[in-house]
Amino acid sequence: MLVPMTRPKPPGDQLTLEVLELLGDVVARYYEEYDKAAAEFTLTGSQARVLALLALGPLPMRQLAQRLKCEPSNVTGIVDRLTARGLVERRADESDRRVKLAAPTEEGLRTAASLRESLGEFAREPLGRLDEPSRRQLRELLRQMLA
Amino acid sequence: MLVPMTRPKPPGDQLTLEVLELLGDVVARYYEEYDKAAAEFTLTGSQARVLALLALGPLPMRQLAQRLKCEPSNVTGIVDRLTARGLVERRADESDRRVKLAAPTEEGLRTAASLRESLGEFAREPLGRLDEPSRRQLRELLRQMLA
DNA sequence: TATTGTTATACTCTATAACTATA
DNA sequence: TATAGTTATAGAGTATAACAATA
Repeated sequence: MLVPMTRPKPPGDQLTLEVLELLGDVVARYYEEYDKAAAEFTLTGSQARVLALLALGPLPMRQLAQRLKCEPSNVTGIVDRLTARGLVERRADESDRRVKLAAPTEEGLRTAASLRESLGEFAREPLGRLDEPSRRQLRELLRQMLA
Repeated sequence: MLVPMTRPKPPGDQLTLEVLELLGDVVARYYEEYDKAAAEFTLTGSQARVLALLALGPLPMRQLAQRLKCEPSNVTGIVDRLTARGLVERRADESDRRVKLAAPTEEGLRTAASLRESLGEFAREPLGRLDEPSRRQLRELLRQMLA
């Protein structure tokens, strides 16, 4: 499931509808390219996402779950599958022996890098067509939306 | 799996990172509120999405699949579950007897409306904090991103 | 022959609850 | 007692392939 931003009945004016449509398009295009690249490596979206997160540094299982916004029990399975393929490994945490750190293997790091390379233009560089002033403008508008 | 917009290694500048982070926040907040409202009706996100789509008008199973960007075989199951709960029904298509139209029941329409009502402020009105000139600006920037 | 929808199958993701090992 | 992670279980979404009915 994934992407299409289903909108609740919004105020019916054309401008608002168009903006919401465009926001949905941005998200859809991003996920589409991302999942397509993941599939080339026989990875699911979740697996690719975990690998990308771990490529930035090892994380305790619990924190991984928080990042993914799911229950910790699910992370066990995802990391299991990545481990079975030699892309991720579990390490002990020195300071707290209850904790297990998920960390990418060498091959995991290479795969993460390859996956990034094989991303379509948009997913690799979503703001590529905006110059700096436009990016500032966009930042301001998004901040306002969430305010 | 859902929401957190995992970014590929982007150009490292702070501004770009912030904008991507904000885009991820917008999407996450939207889905969070949407799924929460769906859960109040014991509906999954996909089921709620289908119900919302059908509330706008009946659709052939095939078109429903295209909207959801998944295989038609999956739609069978989703519509089955909504049908089992009396929210959706299948109708024959007059012009082509191969086609089955998925359509909301009376109760389905009521549920769709209630769900919309129970959405959080942001999901119900994502652009609520932007005035018209800001919406135009945002539309222009998003168009440029996708160009 | 091609298309629509379904069925059958298998895998992944998901949450809940119970379990273990540490703290 | 409380916390980190796992296991067990069950439900839902997903794709692929094969099938029936209709075009």
